[in-house]
Amino acid sequence: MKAVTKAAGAAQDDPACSERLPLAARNGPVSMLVSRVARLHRIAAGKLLKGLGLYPGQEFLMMHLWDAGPVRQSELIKAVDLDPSTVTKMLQRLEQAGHVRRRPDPEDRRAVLVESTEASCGLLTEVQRSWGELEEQTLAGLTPDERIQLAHLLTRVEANLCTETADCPEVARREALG
Amino acid sequence: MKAVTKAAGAAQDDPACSERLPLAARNGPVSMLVSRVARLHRIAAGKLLKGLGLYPGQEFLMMHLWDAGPVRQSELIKAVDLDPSTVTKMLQRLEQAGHVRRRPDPEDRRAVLVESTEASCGLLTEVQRSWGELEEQTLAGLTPDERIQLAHLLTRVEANLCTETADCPEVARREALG
DNA sequence: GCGCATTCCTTGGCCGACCAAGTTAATCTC
DNA sequence: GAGATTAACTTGGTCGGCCAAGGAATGCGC
Repeated sequence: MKAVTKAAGAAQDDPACSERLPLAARNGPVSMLVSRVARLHRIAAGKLLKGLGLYPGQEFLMMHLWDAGPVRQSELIKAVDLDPSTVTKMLQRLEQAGHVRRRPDPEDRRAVLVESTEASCGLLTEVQRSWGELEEQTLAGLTPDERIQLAHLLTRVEANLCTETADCPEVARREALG
Repeated sequence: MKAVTKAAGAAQDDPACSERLPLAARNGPVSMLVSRVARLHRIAAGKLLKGLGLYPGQEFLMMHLWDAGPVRQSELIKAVDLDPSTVTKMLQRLEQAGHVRRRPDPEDRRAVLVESTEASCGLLTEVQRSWGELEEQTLAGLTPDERIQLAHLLTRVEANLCTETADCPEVARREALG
């Protein structure tokens, strides 16, 4: 049922016709595909972001700050789910670049509040634009249906990888409901 | 034709129901998904590989060496499509770890030949196993049909990102034929 | 043969990401 | 309230990546 095997011609038995795949990766053609797509996607994002004075990865931090306003660093860390030390260093650089401001939390002298600067508000719209451009570049030639399919499949893959990593609040919650 | 909209219930108009997505990423829900899946997949791979004494990324280098035997470093660089300096440093560490041997090419005194050591042959089977495990973990719960679908969609996405990056020989060739 | 461009690799620097260990402040316990 | 525990960063180190710049050998033009 709902067989969509994309006509015939290139599809073999295993997913992702294993055309000249390393022997050691024959057991995981889709994983190979995921790795390559991941790298290309990150590179593409990096290129778009470089023009805006952002390094790849910093976008996610800024996105959360734009959404949430002034926020405890600890909460930011939970939100982006990165190592605390990683966030510390990224924030130091973002602060030096003028995209972010940090000040001690008056209510808890160990904590620090982080917020995006007014100067970075221009960045928001540009990041928004770049992100849309990246999306179209990624999905070019795919029909709306195929895009939805892809999104669904990736969501399930994400859930799979999350439950194993056991470290992904949003997906865990999503799982519990489904 | 071939509408597979996965019944109804959760799907909205845009791909990847934009549940609590950062405002700045509303234009690119699938890109967001790709980023997250990429990170989780890399983490999962890293965990499996750590037990084998490999750092994430080194697998691809080793895979090519296992396949191709002694090889010029320049060819290895082309094969994995990484920065030459990255490969140099990775090889220095892999050599120090005993996974790889390097010697000057007698036919070209600037070049260096690289090969996997005999000791690393045990690694091959373990990497193969880990890679299969990762694949199953990634694709758990997906039917064979869905796996094929996903593989096809990712292949097209890869092609999209490649042509823009203009730096992906295999896909370029694949494109020319299709 | 000589000079110049090309190829091949290395070094240094930077950033994202991790881990391990440490510091300071809040909190919990008795 | 003193002492132990926990929470919130920070620092230092390591790796995978990139870029820029450099040194060394090869190849080409003439």
